[in-house]
Amino acid sequence: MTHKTLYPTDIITVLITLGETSPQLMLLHHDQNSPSLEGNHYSLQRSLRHWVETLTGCSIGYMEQLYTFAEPQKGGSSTTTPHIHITYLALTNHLPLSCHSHLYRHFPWEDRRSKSGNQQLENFIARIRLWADERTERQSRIATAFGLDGLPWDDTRVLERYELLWESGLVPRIPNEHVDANTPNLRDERRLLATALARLRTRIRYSSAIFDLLPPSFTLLHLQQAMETLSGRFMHKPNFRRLVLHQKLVEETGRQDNSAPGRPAKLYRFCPSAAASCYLGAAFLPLE
Amino acid sequence: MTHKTLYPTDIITVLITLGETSPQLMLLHHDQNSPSLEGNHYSLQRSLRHWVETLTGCSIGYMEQLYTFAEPQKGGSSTTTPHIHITYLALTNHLPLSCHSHLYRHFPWEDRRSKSGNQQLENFIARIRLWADERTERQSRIATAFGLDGLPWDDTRVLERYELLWESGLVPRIPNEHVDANTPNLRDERRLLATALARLRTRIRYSSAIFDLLPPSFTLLHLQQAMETLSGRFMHKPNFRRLVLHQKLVEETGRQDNSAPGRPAKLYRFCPSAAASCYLGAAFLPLE
DNA sequence: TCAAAAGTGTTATCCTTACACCCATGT
DNA sequence: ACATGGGTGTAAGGATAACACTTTTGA
Repeated sequence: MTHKTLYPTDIITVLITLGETSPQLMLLHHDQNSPSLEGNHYSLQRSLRHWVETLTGCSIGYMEQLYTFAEPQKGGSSTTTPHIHITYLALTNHLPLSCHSHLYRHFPWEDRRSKSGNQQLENFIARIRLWADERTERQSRIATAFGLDGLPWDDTRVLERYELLWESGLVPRIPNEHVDANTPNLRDERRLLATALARLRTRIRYSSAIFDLLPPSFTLLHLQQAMETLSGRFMHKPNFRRLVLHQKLVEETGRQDNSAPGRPAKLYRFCPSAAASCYLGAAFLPLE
Repeated sequence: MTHKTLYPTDIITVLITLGETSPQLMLLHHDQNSPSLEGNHYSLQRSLRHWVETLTGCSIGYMEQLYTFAEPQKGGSSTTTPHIHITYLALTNHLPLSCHSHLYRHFPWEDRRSKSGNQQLENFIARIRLWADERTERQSRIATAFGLDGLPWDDTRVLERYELLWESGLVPRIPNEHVDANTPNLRDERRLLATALARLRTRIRYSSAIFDLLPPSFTLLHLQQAMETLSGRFMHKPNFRRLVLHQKLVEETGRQDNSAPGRPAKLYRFCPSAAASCYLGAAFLPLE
């Protein structure tokens, strides 16, 4: 109890917003700028939220801690004091800044809607099976991660897939392009992004987090496309409508959206009262 | 980038094992004893696992990070350097040491199997409704947390329930008894335990983590009772059997268990090959 | 013979999926 | 007229929940 071990600690926020066809992200790095590391778990998150909001000018909705990891410091060569990184996920429906990047650029195979993503995935599966060879432990990991041998594709297994591709050498360990140059050296930045996407995909299935990525009023197709963009899968429109309406998750605003061609769609707004039992994990269309 | 912020950091492990009618737990505190804080996320977990195993003499199965929080240091009065606590959950099927405590002693209302637990819960619900008064935001939080107004009881909402009881003053902020005296001052130790129980309950529903709390061979009733102990709810025996057997989660060992009265039960062993799609979140009996 | 626990069969109900179809608006 | 997207009905299939019942052991 006499001598205390001290570690350099920072907080990394993965800030997510919705792009046209891909989620967009921004990495924010907090080290010694603002004095927010005080209080308990909640106030740590609360002060971080405030810091991010003032820094970026956005308003953060859903927020959640991701995980904490230690990394040997790169700068110093002899004394390898580990750095502690605490990571958070944060969602916003509007980001005034422009230096963000498309999430599926880092994981093209996670977007099962696009032809190219599916092709790259097929390519990976063929090659990783060679890597698995006859080792049954690898084979079963691959089967569950990629939804083979009768098992279903699970969009939330982003991290398992990334780790398999990483272990087998199919994706490079140090990617060519980092998210942005301001972020300090993270040995495996994509691992953090994979964790963020995985968490995000599970959250939008079983909570109302998706509404924090949408503007206050939206059509049911907007909502559906947001779900599709994040899950990387297409959904069945009639069934999705019922899924949402039967849970009374939204209510009509009375206004319409005439910007799209075709019949104008009703504009809805989110109903927080029904958020507790929100479930949007059905109505996905089959793959292939 | 010049001046680095340094924080005292430690790791707390919530080690869980199965008791007769309650899960048992032990808190392990790592600060400056062994040099395990090196490498990335995985090796941090791996070295922690090794440290806990050698310290306690048990063999850890499932392990997972819980969350990280900052707490103002108690010892010093003027300079309030925050402490960083990284917390982990770990499961074992056998703990040679004896200084552990019953989990439901800290949360009697989470055990819906016992008469006394249900009574205490009813008592709390009546009193917290008075605290909620007419504030609809509190009322809806209470309804989802405690399964009122037509909403179902969700055994995984341990933390929501604890926080409501804490906010309303129905459970004391500083409990009379800590888990054990060796653990340093945690301002809200039960918050950590609530998080651990919540995580554990979600994990046993959607993964094969429950088998890491059981001996290598067990009867289906043992398995059922383990699920019941952790979820705090009774299950429907015939339906639970089918749930397990249809997924081919277990295979017969060929041996029998003659220790219990009545017809001897077959002994089974866990089948890791079917673990990927494990689901044990059904077959619960209704409450009340 | 009875108690205690292991097991099996079957049905009602609900949720998810899938398919077919009609409605409203702009060009 | 027709393309585009909005919106409704309904039936098949599967999973869950509930009930009734038989089997095997020890006392």
